[in-house]
Amino acid sequence: MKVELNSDSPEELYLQIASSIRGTIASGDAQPGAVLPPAKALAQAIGVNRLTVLRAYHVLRDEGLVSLRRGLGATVTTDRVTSSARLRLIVEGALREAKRAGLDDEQLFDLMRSIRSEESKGGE
Amino acid sequence: MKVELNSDSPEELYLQIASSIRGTIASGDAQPGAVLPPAKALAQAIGVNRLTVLRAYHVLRDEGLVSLRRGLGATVTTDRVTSSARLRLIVEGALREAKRAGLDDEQLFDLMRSIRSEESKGGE
DNA sequence: ACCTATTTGTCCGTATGTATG
DNA sequence: CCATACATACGGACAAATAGG
Repeated sequence: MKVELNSDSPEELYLQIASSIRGTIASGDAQPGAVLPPAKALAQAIGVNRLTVLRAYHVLRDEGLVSLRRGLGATVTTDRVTSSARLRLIVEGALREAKRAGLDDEQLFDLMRSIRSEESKGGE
Repeated sequence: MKVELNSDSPEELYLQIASSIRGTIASGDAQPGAVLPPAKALAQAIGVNRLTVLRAYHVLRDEGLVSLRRGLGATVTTDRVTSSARLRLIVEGALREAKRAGLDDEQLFDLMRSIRSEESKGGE
């Protein structure tokens, strides 16, 4: 579970963590059913408090992307959400992220267009 | 952190404080990553209100010299990075996810537009 | 059934910057 | 420039749920 924090960014730590994991899910690196690291372990790995990681997990749980259970840990939701619904959750999260990052919606669209053109060049 | 104030100067207090700290950074006395004193402590040390020190910190933050974080304090910025990398990762992932879900890129754009219009209706 | 370990859930207090007057 | 209320982050402590010895 790769989570990178930007200490210079004004974005809150727990939102940075949530965004990073959301990206991991969006990229397919963490597929439905995948087990996320315990809050304590991830917190130590990235140098934050356990509650800060837990708070990030709660954000993703409220978005429907992650399931939390005592004694079991955090997992990426599976059958609770259809794949199209999951995509919508991810896109909504990205839009929120863009807004917080100060990006206009149009700028986000431009970013997507540029990525799309790069991928079509690369072949994929 | 040595900060000297001149009460007779017409320059505002918070600008005097900012200039002093800027000099500390410029001289290398406070290197990137260095932790600046909490506003409360510095304020007591030099005999001004806590918010006056914070205003000075804000000036330096706007200049890109200082990073401020709630609950953690003020530090000298390490690297001025374009931190849209994480957002880009999310968008790339959303595009891949859309492909898996059988959506065309255009359909994904439409989805984003519909979400955007819903949010603008909802009133944020 | 018991105990231990793990992990999330929740609360307290403390420290810090943020936002609104 | 100051006062007040608020949100984030940390640290500690303990409860609750789960799994395994």
